[in-house]
Amino acid sequence: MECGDLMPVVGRVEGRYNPHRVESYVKEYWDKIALYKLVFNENSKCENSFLFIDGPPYPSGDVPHVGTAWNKSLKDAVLRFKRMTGYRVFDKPGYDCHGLPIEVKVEQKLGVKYKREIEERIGVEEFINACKRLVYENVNSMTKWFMELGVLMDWDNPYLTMRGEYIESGWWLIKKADEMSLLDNEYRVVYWCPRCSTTLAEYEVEYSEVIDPSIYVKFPVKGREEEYLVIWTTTPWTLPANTFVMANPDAVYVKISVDGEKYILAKERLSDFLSKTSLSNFSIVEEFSGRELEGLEYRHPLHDLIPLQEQLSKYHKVVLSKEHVALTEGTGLVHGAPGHGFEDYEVGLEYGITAAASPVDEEGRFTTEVGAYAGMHVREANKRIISDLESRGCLLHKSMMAHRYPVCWRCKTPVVLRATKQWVIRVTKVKNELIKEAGRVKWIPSWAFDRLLHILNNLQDWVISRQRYWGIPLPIWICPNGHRVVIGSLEELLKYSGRRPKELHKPWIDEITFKCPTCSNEMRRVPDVADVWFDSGIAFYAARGKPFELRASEVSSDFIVEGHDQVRGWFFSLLRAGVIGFGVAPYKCVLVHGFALDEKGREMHKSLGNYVGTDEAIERAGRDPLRLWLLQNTVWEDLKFSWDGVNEIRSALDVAWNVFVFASTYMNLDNYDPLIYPVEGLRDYLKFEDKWLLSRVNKLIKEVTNAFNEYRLHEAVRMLKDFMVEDVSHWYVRFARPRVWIEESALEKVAAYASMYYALKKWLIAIAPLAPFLAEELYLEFVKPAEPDLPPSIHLLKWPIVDEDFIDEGLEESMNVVRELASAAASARMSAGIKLRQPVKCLTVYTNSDLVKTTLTEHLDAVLFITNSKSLEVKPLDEVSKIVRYVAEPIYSVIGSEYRSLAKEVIKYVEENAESVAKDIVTLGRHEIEISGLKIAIEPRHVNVRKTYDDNLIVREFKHGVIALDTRLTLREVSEGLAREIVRRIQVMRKDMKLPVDAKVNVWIQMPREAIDIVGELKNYIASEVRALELTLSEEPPSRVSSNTYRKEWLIGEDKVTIYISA
RNA sequence: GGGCCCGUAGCUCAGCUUGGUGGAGCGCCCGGCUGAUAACCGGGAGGUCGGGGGUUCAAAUCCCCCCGGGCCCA
Repeated sequence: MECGDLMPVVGRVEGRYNPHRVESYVKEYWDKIALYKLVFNENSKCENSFLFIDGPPYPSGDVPHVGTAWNKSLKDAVLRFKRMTGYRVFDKPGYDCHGLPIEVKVEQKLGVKYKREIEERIGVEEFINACKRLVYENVNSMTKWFMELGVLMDWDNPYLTMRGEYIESGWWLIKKADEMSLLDNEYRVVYWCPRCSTTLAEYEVEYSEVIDPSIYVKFPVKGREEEYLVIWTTTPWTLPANTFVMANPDAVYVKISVDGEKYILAKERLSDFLSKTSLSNFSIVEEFSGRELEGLEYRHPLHDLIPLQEQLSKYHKVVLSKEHVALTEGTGLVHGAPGHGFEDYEVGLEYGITAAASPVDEEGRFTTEVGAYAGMHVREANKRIISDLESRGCLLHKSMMAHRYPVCWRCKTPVVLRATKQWVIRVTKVKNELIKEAGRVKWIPSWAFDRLLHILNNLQDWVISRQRYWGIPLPIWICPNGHRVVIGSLEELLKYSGRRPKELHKPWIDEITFKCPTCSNEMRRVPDVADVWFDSGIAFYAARGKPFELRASEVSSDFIVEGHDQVRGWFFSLLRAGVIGFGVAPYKCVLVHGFALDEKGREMHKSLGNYVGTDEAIERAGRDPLRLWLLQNTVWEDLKFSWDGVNEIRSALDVAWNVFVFASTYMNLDNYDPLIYPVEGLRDYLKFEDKWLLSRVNKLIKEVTNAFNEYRLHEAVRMLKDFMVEDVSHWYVRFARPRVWIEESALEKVAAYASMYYALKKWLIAIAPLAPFLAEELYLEFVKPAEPDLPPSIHLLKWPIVDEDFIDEGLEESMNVVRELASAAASARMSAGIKLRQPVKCLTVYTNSDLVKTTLTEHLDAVLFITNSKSLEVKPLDEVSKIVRYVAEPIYSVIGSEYRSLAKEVIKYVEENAESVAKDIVTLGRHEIEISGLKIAIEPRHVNVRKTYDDNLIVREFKHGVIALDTRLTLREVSEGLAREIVRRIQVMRKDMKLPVDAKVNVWIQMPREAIDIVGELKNYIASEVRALELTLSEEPPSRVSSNTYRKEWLIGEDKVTIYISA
């Protein structure tokens, strides 16, 4: 090859793969060239846009969980792929800044124990500032880790939900909801932590075992002597607020008579009730359906103790509810207190009962409304209530039971349910639209849609208010007359008030008051902030700027991806916000990913000691291995973290690296220039394995492209890994190795370089979105020096195109045949004890397969090479019968029991005539003999028939037939085998000496006369293989050994061989 | 208690959509190879395909029930 010094050549990759070295170098390099800016500029030119919205992580800590690393790696890989395929991507990352978790962290820092301390001791302003500081700290730290991970997004301009513009965008939607008459203020039953004095969102409640009273109470039926409704409850403290009793209209109820009293309860619950209360003397008086109980009036057993009951007595009737009266526990009659239960409240509404008595204060104490119990903590009041019931003869039974009950996630205090006034968006009014829009989205996997549909079918109104501080202040101003103004932007607020608040957060926003446009009284903002789910729900437009500038056709993002918990979380919030704000689903395609669990499949918790942070994972595994390992997991299934698993990927990358070292070493040595010798120009010189490699790599790119387009990233990773490890390293390199060792610049060698260069480059570009550091390093070291006109980063390249011309299915099938033959031959060699380095004379293939026959005709060289055989014969499959012999072995137990005294002779006969017996059994099914004058038939049950072959043959079956390896070696094969043994040892010595690969040496080989005679003819072969200028074979040691001579003794077979090498 | 997902070799997981003799990698044991070698090749051991029932000539695969883990909800 002619190559001047100035010609660009392929760069040289050296050493071992060290992820940390590669990654820190590449990270610095990206900083130096300002990669994001370059990518951004390149990307801005693209005509097609790809709108992606980052589901904002919650910055409650400073180091992301590995699950978050997975989440961001998925996003990064997709965005990088989209950029490479010519899309202008929207890649603004975000953080979900508001909410109780941040408040709680700040409370801890400031030593706040009760909510009211925030206003009384700390001051809201200071509190908000502390929240903001914490968020910035964590956001900065998390950003650093995402960048460490190589996530290429617009980190200089993330969207933060606490920014003024974002808050305004939230206001816009609330105003929009108001304009659509969806905004309302109503009683809602909420979880309330009496210790923290605050409402709790659903996700802030966890269920744990709590021991509570279990009581049966009788409610006297009005106007009927000694007749009672029997209810059961585990929360006696809710009885003071009892408003009605619920029955199931479809259940059968009974009236029973016990000791002169009559009790009404569900028939299905009767036996349980009787056994619990130990009542036995009873008779069923009447049986009727629940429906007939409707409207039946009763008296509250404690009405004289509780002033509130005065007001509630008008509601004391039986109401019906199919859904909320279960027949699996209790009595089938449920005490209803709308102020203490979601379901009770709902049922009440159905009957037009809007009263939601909830005589419990913020700290969980009874209010004065309940008279006798006022000031008592509700759970402590249980005892008093029970004893009062008992003294009135209204308690049928009491015991204690353990059950699962909601507790506060922070302090584990059992919560109470309180009715409070909350702001809601009546999304139930747009239920059909929500369902219709959700149905237009592509959900991957499809069960994500099923989950959402389940939620939508049981849709509740959206409670958006929280009685806290760190959140989007609700933009609702109210005057004493109850007139309401909902503000949609800062500008609008200025119009009303003429004042600009220092910030849109509490407390500053609350300073803004203005005259009511209707009655001119002063309007003040409601004190509430928005639930944090509202914040992230508007991200699809709020992250992008002013909502009123967006058209409905522009809001729907092309792609989002989050964990499966977000079906009810973010995906659902987004959908509600999308339909309210723009009448559309705010996304077109949703990918769901799994959870990162520990090795045993349990959730990771710092307290369990099984937690793995992104910092530790990067430290121990490296960024690319971590990313690839995360990404190879089936996207939508949970992932079990395993260091072994990460190491496995890491060693696959070792192999990839070694392939580049191998390829680059020889290409560099020969000054291979891919621009002068591209594979397209060498078509006539391509060998079978080259064409195969080119076919494989193009098919790989095709399949990886499809996988990316369908977001099956795990399949892309697995295919790319398998290609490099199985196809390139394990297979192609075996063929290429002797070719690159050729000294002269043969086009046959260049064809191998060109094929490898082509395949490695395509592979590198395709893995760039997945393993960006390694890809960049190898691009800079291997590709860029050869093609200096290429851009400074692999991440500025276009996605590889597929050369359909190179794809050749027939060729690939042929190579599969070669692989099968090689595997069978290797197995045969193994059992014959013939090393692969030792050539064999002849390999015979018995087959009827045209594919095999064609392969053996067209690609004989490849088969001979890979099996190290001197010749090959192909025969029809049935000719195997010529080499096969069958041997029968007697089965003692069967022959013994059948032939008794003759058995000994029969066995002896079979052993002596093993072959003829076997032959008859195989061909005729039986073998007849005569022993002691008796005719005896030996049948299959009497013997085992074993296949054997000629002693000189080792036979193996393979997919398309049988191969036979002739183990007899002639002098020619033996001498070649010996020569290769010697070559190998000299190569090892050269390597020990750390000689350059192309250094010339002088070699002296001292060995026995017979060995010299055997190998003598191949002296020149040995010399050329080991680059020896002089090569001497002798029985004697060299007369003079210089100081730079390396001497080593070897044992080859029986022969002692001493090799001297001087450089 | 409900909805959905997962359960296949010691470990990590393909295979299941569309039924047809259970696979890979890692680890382990034995042997080999060695100029990309902490790599690689061959062989071996290792399985009630979570359990039970059903459909079918035939079930890891389809259906039902149960058990265990996960997510979401009550």
